[in-house]
Amino acid sequence: MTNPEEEKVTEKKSLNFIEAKVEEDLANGKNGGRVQTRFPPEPNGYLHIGHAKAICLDFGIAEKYGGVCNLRFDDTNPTKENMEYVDAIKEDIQWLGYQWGNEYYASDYFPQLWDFAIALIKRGKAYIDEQSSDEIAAQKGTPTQPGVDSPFRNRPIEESLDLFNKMNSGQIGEGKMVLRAKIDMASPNMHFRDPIIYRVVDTPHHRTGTTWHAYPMYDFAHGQSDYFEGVTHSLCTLEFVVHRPVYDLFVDWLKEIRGEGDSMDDNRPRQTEFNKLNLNYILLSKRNLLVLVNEGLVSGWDDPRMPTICGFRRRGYTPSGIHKFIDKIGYTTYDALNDFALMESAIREDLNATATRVAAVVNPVKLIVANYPEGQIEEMEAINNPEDETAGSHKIAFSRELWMEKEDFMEDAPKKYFRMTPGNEVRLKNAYIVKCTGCKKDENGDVVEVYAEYDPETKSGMPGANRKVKGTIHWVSCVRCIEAEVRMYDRLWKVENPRDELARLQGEGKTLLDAMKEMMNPDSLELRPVCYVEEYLAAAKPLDHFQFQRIGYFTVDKDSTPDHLVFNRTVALKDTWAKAL
RNA sequence: UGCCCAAUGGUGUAAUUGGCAACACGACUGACUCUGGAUCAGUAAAGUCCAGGUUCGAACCCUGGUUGGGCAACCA
Repeated sequence: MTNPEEEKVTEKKSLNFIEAKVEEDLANGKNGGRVQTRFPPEPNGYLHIGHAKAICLDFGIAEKYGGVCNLRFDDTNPTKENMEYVDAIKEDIQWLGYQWGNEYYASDYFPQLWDFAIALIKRGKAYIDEQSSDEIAAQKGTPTQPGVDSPFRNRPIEESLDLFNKMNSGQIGEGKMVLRAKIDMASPNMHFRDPIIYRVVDTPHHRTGTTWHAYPMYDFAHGQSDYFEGVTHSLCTLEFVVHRPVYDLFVDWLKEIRGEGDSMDDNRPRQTEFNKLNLNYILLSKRNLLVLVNEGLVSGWDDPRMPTICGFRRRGYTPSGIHKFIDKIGYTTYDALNDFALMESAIREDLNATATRVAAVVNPVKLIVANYPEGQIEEMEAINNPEDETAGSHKIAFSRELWMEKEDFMEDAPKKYFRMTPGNEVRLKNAYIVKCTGCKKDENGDVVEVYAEYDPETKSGMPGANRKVKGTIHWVSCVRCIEAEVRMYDRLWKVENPRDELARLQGEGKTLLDAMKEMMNPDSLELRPVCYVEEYLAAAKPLDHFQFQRIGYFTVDKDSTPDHLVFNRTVALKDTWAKAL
């Protein structure tokens, strides 16, 4: 018997506006009660966290309502696209945990789109314009001023037909002529002012080679592709709102020409727009990310500071952490700027539940337990994850000489400092309680060794260990540890809103590159070439996740080898002590 | 001098569709802790952009404004 109160709580969670719309469409029997979505990336770059938001929606809606989500590459511009991107996109979607139904390409529809264009020309709804792009732009008017008709607008149909064929045969140079839909040059919607629907591109296409020279534009490909595939809900971001009337018009024309219904029936895809992701301290524009990579400001698309899916993966972010984040921010029609702290909290929440706890010293100083027998080694038990009893434990070696963090010793400590300071007792995690007796400094006054004495009765697990001490610090054995490189990553940009700041700096006359250099956080990467980690990590493989106790979450980098371990900091632990300072 | 869209604590998202403005992140207390993490308990923080209107009742509907975003690529 379930408690009715409990049931109420579980069904409480509200639908986002898109889910509500889908349910309404379903209730009204639209598209025969079917739900089909698509994720339509252009293969011209790597996917970033903004795409992850779209992916979660496209695949999530299909999953929730028993439909399918297909992957469709919107590959209508061969000058920017290639197969490297196609493969990377597929890898990233799968890593996020989704599997598409079919793999489609807009380029597969070039023949149907061509036929559609021919049909429009024959009906006097499209014409070849031979003006330059400047002339066309000038005639288009502005948002506040109507456009004027092209002198070619009413040329004979036969002429347009002939020239359209020539456009596609390689006889017409790029930019010499275009095919335009004849709609309304005075429309308040700029996209209705006789939009260009085909242009000449001589760059070979990554899939169709040199078969075509005339390529459809986005507006002439997207809605039609959706229609060919049977998409019911075409979800995209808010900047496409103004394209929706064009989308609908072309689908209407297509249906009519093919004799497959009219604008009034329900057998058609519908576009719905949601807010795209904006995150503070993050820059998502593909163009800008490309500059970062090409100019060597980062190590590549998968640099752990990049907001790309592959960058986040290498940084140590997890698919489930990303899902938690996407769930938290939601889908609306408000252009929000999300706080990156929400992203980090989602990642911490996920990693806290799953990451194995280990000891690692990232800023080492030697700790000598003076009264511990020289040469003696003890195997201590270390719990793998206090949040998960089934995670078990592993062994960690204890010895007379240990590595500890420099920050965990202070000669003159403030009152609330619960770590190593002369005369103070501290617990060495999983081992003994020790009392700090002093330190040794070099000629510069820097601490080079810390001294302590242990209480043999206080070994973890023994009755004497129950004594209360305020602080616990981590350590690794000098004789039984592994040297490792640790890369401490932080935010790439020092400004909260890099997009606006970039525009501002460029407005001052700075080049894009200079503006970027000025905005970059000099501490975005701090290399710690010599750190010490416990031996347990010898077997760690790339993308394994760990919590370095008291420091943060780390993953093994792809550069890591058994002889030279490399760890990336995913995100630091919350540090209320640092805040108190 | 256009068209379209939006506006709810610091941030984001809700509000049974016209009925006590709630949740998360963040912040701050305190408890607990062999991680200054986690966990637990609690506090502060919006009266819903503004002005009118409809209504017994408005965050929600209407009118007018304000502010912000989008639209003038042979990009998607």
